[in-house]
Amino acid sequence: MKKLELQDRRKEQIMSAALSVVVSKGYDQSRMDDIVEKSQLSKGAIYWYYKSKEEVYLSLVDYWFVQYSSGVVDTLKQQESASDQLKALFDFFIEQFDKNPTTFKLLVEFWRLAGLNPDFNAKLQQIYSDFLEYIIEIIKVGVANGEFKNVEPRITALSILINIEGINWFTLFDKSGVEAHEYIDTISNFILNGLKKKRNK
Amino acid sequence: MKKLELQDRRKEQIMSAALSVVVSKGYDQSRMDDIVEKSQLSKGAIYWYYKSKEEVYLSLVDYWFVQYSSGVVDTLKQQESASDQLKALFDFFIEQFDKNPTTFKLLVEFWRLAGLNPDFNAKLQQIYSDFLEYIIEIIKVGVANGEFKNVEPRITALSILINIEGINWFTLFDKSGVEAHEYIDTISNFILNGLKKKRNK
DNA sequence: TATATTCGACCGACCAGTCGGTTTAGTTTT
DNA sequence: AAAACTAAACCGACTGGTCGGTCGAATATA
Repeated sequence: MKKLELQDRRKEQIMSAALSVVVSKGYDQSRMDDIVEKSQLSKGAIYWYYKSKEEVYLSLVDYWFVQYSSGVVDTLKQQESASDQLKALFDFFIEQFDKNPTTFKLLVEFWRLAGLNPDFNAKLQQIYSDFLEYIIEIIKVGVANGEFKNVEPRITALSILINIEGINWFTLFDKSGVEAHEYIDTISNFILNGLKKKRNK
Repeated sequence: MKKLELQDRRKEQIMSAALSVVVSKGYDQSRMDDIVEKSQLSKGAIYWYYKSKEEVYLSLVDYWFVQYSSGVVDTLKQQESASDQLKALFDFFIEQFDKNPTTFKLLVEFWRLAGLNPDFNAKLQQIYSDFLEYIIEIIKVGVANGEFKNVEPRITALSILINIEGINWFTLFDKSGVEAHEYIDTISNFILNGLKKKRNK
């Protein structure tokens, strides 16, 4: 269907424009006219596809999420053990960070909006709940097969989640003097060593 | 000096008003008229003390920082060992979170502004650099006196910093199903156990 | 002592610009 | 013919900042 293809291309144009605008100016300071300019479309076209500014940026959350995390699941499935899966998880996001730090920058903007606007809130809660459950499952498997100590899966998963999101700090706190890699190496070691059962010699 | 007292009281009025406004609406959506209303002062009074909206909120960073962290140093000085100091550090911020979660909510707003505005950026970089150096010193002491393994102080300190800031997530991600305390307990155990030298039996 | 003057602190109506969103009138694509 | 646009004028609610003016206490002057 040619029609749908075109519509998808238009939406892609708008989303990608909105993304670059919001990264450089933030939600409130981003203007619909900025999107018009970046997208090479007219204002009428934007409002043809989205009925308001809020709707544009609400859709952007989905767009961003797909770009940001499509592929995690496939990547992790290739791993055997639970601890390898967790390691792969850290690695996946570090790689994402290297490829495209701006995606991480949006995190702050989106969470801030979530704190202010119920629609954004619902969307983010959903995304992060799903993600958390996913990590919880990995940990449960690790605990069940004796790889991990008998930790509380939910808390541990949240610690991992928070530390992954911590990568985001490297887009902000540039005077830290530390590389994102070094940080992730260190913290993932702390966590994984804390999780794993000691081998009996 | 009566004069200075009055000025300080006015600034306090304005800062406290600005704080409550920015927490509920965010920087861009906060109106000078909101501050006027909350502070029980006039617009002229606000502009008598601060020359622009930006200046108000730039000053608010300092105001916030003092509220947020005055007392850490004193609290930590009461601790003997380096690991007790780190534990006290985690505890201090958990307590702050319990007392007043809104202070944490401002974090997101300020870091976002820092990513957008050089003046805010400079201010936050300074605050966090100082704080990081402070944690680094604690770790260096711990390493020097044999309490800790020979870790890289800067990276370790940043991990601690990021995890403390992670408390902030509990003001946002309310569907996590975890309490801030549980999280901090877990992650501080991971980190401290990873840091400490194993006792020889 | 009474009067005039100064000045920091403050008020609030108002203005100039901004920006989401609409509308209109026409064009191209399917 | 309907759908998918373009270009541009326009609306109107909103907002940061301004500015002429007020007020009371302190200070100087007569």
